[in-house]
Amino acid sequence: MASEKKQGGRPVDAAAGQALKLAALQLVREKGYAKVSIAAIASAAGVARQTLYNRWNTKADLVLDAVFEETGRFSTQPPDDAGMPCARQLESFLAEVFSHLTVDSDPLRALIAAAQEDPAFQAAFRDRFVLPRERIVTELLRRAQARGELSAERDPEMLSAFVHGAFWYRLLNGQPVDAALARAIAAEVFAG
Amino acid sequence: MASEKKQGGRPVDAAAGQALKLAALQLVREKGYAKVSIAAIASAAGVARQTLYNRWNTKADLVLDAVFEETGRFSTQPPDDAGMPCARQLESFLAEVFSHLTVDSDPLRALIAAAQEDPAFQAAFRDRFVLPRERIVTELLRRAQARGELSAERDPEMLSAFVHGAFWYRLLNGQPVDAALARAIAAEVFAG
Amino acid sequence: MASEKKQGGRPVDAAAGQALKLAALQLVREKGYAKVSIAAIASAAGVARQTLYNRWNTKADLVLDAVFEETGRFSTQPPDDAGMPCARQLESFLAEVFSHLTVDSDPLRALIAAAQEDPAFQAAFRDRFVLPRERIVTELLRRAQARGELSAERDPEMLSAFVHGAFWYRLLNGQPVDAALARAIAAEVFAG
Amino acid sequence: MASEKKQGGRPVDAAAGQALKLAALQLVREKGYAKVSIAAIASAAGVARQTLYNRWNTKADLVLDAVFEETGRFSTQPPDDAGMPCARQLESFLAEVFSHLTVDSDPLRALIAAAQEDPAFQAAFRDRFVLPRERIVTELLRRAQARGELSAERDPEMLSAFVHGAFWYRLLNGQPVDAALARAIAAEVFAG
DNA sequence: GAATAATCGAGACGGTACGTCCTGTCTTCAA
DNA sequence: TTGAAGACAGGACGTACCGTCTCGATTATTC
Repeated sequence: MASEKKQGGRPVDAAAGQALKLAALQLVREKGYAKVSIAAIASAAGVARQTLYNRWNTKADLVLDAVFEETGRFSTQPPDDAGMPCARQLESFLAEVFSHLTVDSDPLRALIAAAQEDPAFQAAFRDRFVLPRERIVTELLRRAQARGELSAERDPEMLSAFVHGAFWYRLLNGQPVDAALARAIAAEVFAG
Repeated sequence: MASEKKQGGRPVDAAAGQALKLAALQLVREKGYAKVSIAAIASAAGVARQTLYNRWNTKADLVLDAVFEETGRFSTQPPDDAGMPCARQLESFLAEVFSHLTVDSDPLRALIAAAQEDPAFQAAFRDRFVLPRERIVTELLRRAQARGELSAERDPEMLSAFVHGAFWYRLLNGQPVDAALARAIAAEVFAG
Repeated sequence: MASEKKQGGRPVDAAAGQALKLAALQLVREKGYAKVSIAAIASAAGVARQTLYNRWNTKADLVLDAVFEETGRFSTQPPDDAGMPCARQLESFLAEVFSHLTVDSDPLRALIAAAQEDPAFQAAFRDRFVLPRERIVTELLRRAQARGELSAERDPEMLSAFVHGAFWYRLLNGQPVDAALARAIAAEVFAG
Repeated sequence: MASEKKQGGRPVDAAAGQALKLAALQLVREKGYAKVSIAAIASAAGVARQTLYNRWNTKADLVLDAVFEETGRFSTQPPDDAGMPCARQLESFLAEVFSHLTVDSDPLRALIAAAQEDPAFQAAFRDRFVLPRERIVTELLRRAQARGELSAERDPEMLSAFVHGAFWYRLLNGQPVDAALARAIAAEVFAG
């Protein structure tokens, strides 16, 4: 129930797509999202500009893919449930997420910005980045409630919005997003 | 020893600046920030493009001014300290801030986005919009602690980041930012 | 020493070539030579683009073939020598040539234009279209000299250039090329 | 009833237009009309691409102007009426026109070709190049009739079409257009 | 009957050019 | 000196073709 289509035509060159993602990521890290043109990415990838348009509609779509190529595997698995207290689990989850931002904070900020002027991209970004992380925290907080580490009266969804909101708020305001912040957030959530 | 310069030449036309702010605000509300060009704003204001550049460096600067022309007077005064419980004060403050967004949520989102690719504008935006509101909430929470309505162990600054973060998070993710959210935020903050 | 090669492989599909010529002619008549792309012709013919390239190198080559598919049989046989005076023979020959242009004047003008930027095509066009018609007129004028209907001092080749030149000149300048022109040309040639 | 407009704005930079015409002419002579892109002309002129579009709509319009910049002054004045016989006058007029083609035959052929796919350009080309030369020859032939050097029964307009037609016909067929042709045409016209 | 070989439909690919749009600077005239 | 008007350099954008290429499927001839 899967493969969909395969009728004819020259097969898509996976290497070209890969090269584009790599070039995009590297250029964006190097010069900043806004200063990299579509043409520059294609050129750096040694690929025709149209080939880029064949796969992605916008620079944002490409960069979203490119960033996930690297970071997609991480941070989307709920942290280990083992004996560690939930507050500690939350802190280490946040610390790991934040650690990726040492190199990709500009792309991430740019993606959030790009989402503000393109609802389709906003939806894609939400599905692939926002919601998974939101759910992890929500689940973690529910487990904490089940284990009695968090008051049953708290609202896990609102708290999750607090957690990610604080993260976004610092990020988008140019303030540090680091291990210290992870600790402070976790502490405050469980301080209630 | 104040007015600096006044030697001659045609006086600056205050009406031109006003027309620009008005045109900017209207166009941005109508078509969305990204789809309005500087030239379009100047043209709609019946003003030369250079006249705009004489007053603002970027579209973001202009729109920031234009938005504040309308909303600047509101929401920056700490809510009334009167007998009302602090949770209620927080809720009503947030509700008022959110109520302006029925018409200006797109400009606000666009300004946050614009701040991501222009540090100078980010600083201006932070000074004029972000920090004042952040301080109001921080102060309010401190008062709540003083009045015993909030545990002294909580961190008002982190909580303020939670509050505004939740606001930004919902706003930038295309989710409703309304009175219900104001109530939920206030409730959760004081639930601890 | 003739048939060249015949070892194997799928035979060329004659129907495909035919479909291409038909589609080319129809599209060119409909939308004008310049507004028809190679891809559009192949697509209209229900044929792969490469199949077109297998047979013709350029759009001009294809259209040349396509136009001749229809009109090639006509106008290349010297007019009947019978009792008719040569002036009359010339007029009726030209009238017949011109009559085809009611539907194909745009393709013909486009082919002349195409020949200006492709020497190889210019040669092909010259061999298949220009020279045959030039020879017919030259021969006709020689016969007229032999029959005393045209002064022996005239130069048949120059006169033939006058005749076809006047035709091209009107055609390429957007002026009518019709029976009236045929009559006027023939009259002037024999007026000397 | 004259100056039209002059209200404000930066004046058009005449040097830019001049540089564009020069670059266009040189590049076209060097590489051929079809192989020169609009961008290449602008770049060679050291001018922004948009500046070119501000003045001309198409490459053909620009090249038409550029060619006339050089040749417009010549060949549009009727040849001297002095004692010279009209046949001689015609020959020398044609010889002069043809002499310009040693360097500009490709541009001229390209302009004729371009006229085939753009009625507006065809009209401009006709007004500025075709008709003036056609009239010169027509007038010259009328004078010849008045002076009894050409039979009053000949049709000067048809003969003029013969003359220019022969010229175009040779030119567009890649055959030499030189002094010998000028002589042959003049001789044949007056041979009648 | 299997191997070989050319063609076909389909469509991706590297390239080139196009015309449009926008930005920030400049140059003029008029107030 | 400011403002209105608008030209200019520069550069990105998305689109349209072109001619080539790479597939799998098809259809002949040759072994």
